[in-house]
Amino acid sequence: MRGIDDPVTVTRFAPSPTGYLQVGNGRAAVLNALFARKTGGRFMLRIDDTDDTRSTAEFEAAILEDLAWLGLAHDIFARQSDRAALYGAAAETLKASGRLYPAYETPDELERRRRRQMAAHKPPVYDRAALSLTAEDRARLEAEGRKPHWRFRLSHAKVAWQDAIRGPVEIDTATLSDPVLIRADGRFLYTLPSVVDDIDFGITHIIRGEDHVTNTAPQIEIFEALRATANNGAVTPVFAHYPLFVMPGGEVLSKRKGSLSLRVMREEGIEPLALAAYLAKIGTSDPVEPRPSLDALAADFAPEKIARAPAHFDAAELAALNGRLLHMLPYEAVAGRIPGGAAFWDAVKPNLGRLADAETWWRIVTGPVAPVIENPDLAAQAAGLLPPEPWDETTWGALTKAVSAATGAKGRALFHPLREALTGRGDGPELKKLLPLIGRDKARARLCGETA
RNA sequence: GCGCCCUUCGUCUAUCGGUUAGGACUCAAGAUUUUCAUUCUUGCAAGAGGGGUUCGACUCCCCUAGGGCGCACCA
Repeated sequence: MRGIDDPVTVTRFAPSPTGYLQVGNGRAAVLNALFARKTGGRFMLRIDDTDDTRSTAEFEAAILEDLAWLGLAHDIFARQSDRAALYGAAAETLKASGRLYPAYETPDELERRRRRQMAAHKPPVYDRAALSLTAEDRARLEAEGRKPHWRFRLSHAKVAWQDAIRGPVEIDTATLSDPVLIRADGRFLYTLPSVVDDIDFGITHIIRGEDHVTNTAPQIEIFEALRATANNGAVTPVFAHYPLFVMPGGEVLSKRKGSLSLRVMREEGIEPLALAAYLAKIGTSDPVEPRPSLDALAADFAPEKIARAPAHFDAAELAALNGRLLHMLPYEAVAGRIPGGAAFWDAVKPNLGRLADAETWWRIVTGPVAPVIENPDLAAQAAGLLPPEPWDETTWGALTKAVSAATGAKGRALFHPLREALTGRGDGPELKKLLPLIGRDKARARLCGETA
């Protein structure tokens, strides 16, 4: 398959289909996709469904849907439940080289040991008791009906790597428990399939949350063990670990899952490009600002720009960014998603926080609108002064000048009543742009206090 | 409990021993819109606390406080 000589970058996003994608998952997807895009590489979507008790096809479909909405098309797809044979083969090579060994403690026993160690002010590290089991011991345990789980024997040396975000990192594997790779029921845990797939698909860069920092040391050792025993050209990827998000109040993100899922953002009218920009920019040295495309975001992206302190995810800031993105979008970017044409978009976009709000303004343009008559005399004067159509952007100026001359009203006293009569509200887009869209008939009726 | 990481304007951050500590968002003021929004300009505003090292510390070291992460037969 792939080898050291292949320079193309390959990144991956590897969610578990055990729930809806959250903003934290979204950031992992965005950063990996942007890095691949920037470097002209490929972006892989890997469904990590090794836990078949929690993974569902529905969540997998939802992940695909959310990613498509975000605009992050993948170039490579794999599902771990389809690849068990590969993991089995890798496990066999590790067993043959003595790096994978059977252990027979029950989860309860292990839990008790951990508690005891912590009570004794010591780190809860597995004591490797299973390593000293003789063949007879194992035969006896299995005769009792015990099934082994399998642990990877760590080197107990220091593992170091140059993290693209954190700089040099060193972890002493002697302070870690030998990770369980295979459950007693034979199912694989996340660690081995992940490394096997990273090798198989030639993943060159792994950008993920800092909750994986400690995991990285065992994973690097597994990479190296598989390279040594399988001679398959395994290349250890570049790792980049970013700090996790925290909520403005300091709460951990996962505690408020529902309100922070990508689909809730979508339902609330957040533009995918706004979310992508927010996820790509917060916690970095770049200003948090909208960009016109994923390509523009990709061009900006660099792992070194990501800070080492946790970033605050603020839904209000995202909503504001959404508005600013809308304000810069040309009509072509929203054609088909809004009613009306380019002139309508041009008129209303400065007033939008969400694209769906365009509907509100479209109803105000097309009616029926119940006018708010604050100053009946002024409104009546205006109705009488409406020029004949055709109307354009100069019509409003001519009308207000004439009304001002006739009534003596000016400034807010002039504009506010007219706006309320014409649109039924006190705020809104520039009337010089809105008035031609409303048209003479409706404008006249509304100024006369009629719903139109 | 043990280990690792972090702490600069209200928020996100720049600075990598010598700066008037810079930018973005928010906020405020002014301009434009004879109104609101938009847009433009200007402004307010910061090195957690305490010790060191140094001619000089936001920057290096130690302690304290606060925060994040890890220590699963989850991923």
